[in-house]
Amino acid sequence: MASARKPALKSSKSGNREETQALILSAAEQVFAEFGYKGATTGRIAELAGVPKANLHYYFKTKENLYHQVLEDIVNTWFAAAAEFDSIEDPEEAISHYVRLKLRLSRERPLGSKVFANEIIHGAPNLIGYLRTTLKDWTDAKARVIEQWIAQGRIRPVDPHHLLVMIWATTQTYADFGVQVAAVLGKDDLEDADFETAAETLTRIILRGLLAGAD
Amino acid sequence: MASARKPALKSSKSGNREETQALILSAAEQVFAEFGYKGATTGRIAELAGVPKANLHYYFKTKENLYHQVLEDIVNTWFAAAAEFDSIEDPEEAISHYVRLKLRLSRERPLGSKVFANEIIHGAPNLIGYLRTTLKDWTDAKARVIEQWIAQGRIRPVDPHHLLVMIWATTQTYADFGVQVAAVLGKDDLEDADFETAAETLTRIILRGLLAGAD
DNA sequence: GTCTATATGCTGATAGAC
DNA sequence: GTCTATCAGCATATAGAC
Repeated sequence: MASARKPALKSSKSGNREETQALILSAAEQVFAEFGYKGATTGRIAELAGVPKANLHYYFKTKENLYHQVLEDIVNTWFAAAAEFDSIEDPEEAISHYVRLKLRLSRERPLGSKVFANEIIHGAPNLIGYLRTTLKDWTDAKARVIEQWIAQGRIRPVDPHHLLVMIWATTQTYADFGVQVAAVLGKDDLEDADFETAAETLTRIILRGLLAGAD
Repeated sequence: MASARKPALKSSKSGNREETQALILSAAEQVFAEFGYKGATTGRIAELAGVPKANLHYYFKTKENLYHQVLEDIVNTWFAAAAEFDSIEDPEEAISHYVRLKLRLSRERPLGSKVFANEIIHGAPNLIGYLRTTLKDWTDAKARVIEQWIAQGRIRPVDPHHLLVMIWATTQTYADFGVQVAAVLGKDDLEDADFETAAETLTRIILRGLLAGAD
């Protein structure tokens, strides 16, 4: 989105720039997730990325810029994934697929989910525009599909927006609140089997709660 | 839990100590919720409470102490409320009651919920012991009740722990992620009517998803 | 492009007068 | 008990040698 880079034909010696940037971004996601925006220090991010602190500022100028980049990466990932939800016609299949997709993202990118959650909890100062435009439009489009299903008698009447909120909350909680879930399950960390049980429990309850004919 | 105070018979002139402490605690909850632990400054908390910063340190000694107090208050409030869930025999009534109770807490004390959420997201460094003991015990006890309901054929078989996680996630999201929910609903803030719709949507889906006989 | 050394500003905490 | 003035430490960001 920002400046157009040079033709990139230098290619002389050391580890290239994109690699270093990716390394810093990954470290930043981890540190922001663990300590929050203010609690994260550029020193710790640089250390984790294995670069001197001055390099981090050379590549990203400010801590705030770096944070924006991390947020943008996460939002893009989620949005790309959400596109998959569009194409499915059958409500049972669509919802089941979406729940499992979101759970997989919670499993595979919990750090990104935590950075996002942190931003929202603190009032979304950097994402409020995105929430009110892109996300709202996507949600409204999905809500219309759900309303069609209801009108066709394929699922019971429920508020479509709150149904979507429900799916977000129940799936993301396995990333954001993973420590708490693990604790009440009596484990140190969540494993693949726990995510499978979660998927089955969630789809079972939500689908049985929605489908008109039952079973 | 800490030290026993003096007999409190001074009662001479200015605004008394408990009042000031409560003022600081309330301000702290708000600032910690909005900015996180590190992002919150004692200066801002003191300003919001209307006391000089030195007074804050006189009453609570350190920022960390103050944070612990805020966390303890929240946990106590939630735990006291959770006791209500115990006594109800009928699964439909018990779950419906618990969902509405949790939603009411999200409505009435969103700031406390946010401080708690923040703590968990960052790995629960100050609450991990509580999660693994008190909360786990409470959850296991509830899970046993749910398993009885299943054994008696009163609700369909689901994983009791994941069901409880589901209820926590879906109700607390209206506090922690209130900004996001409001945004996709096209409003600036959530109102009583939104919480009522949430309660109906959640109980409808969860109860229909659980009850054996349907309808 | 990379890195060491440093400047500048802010925050938690306290000293000490009232 | 209350508050002003201040200190010590730390974090962001940059200057400037390599």
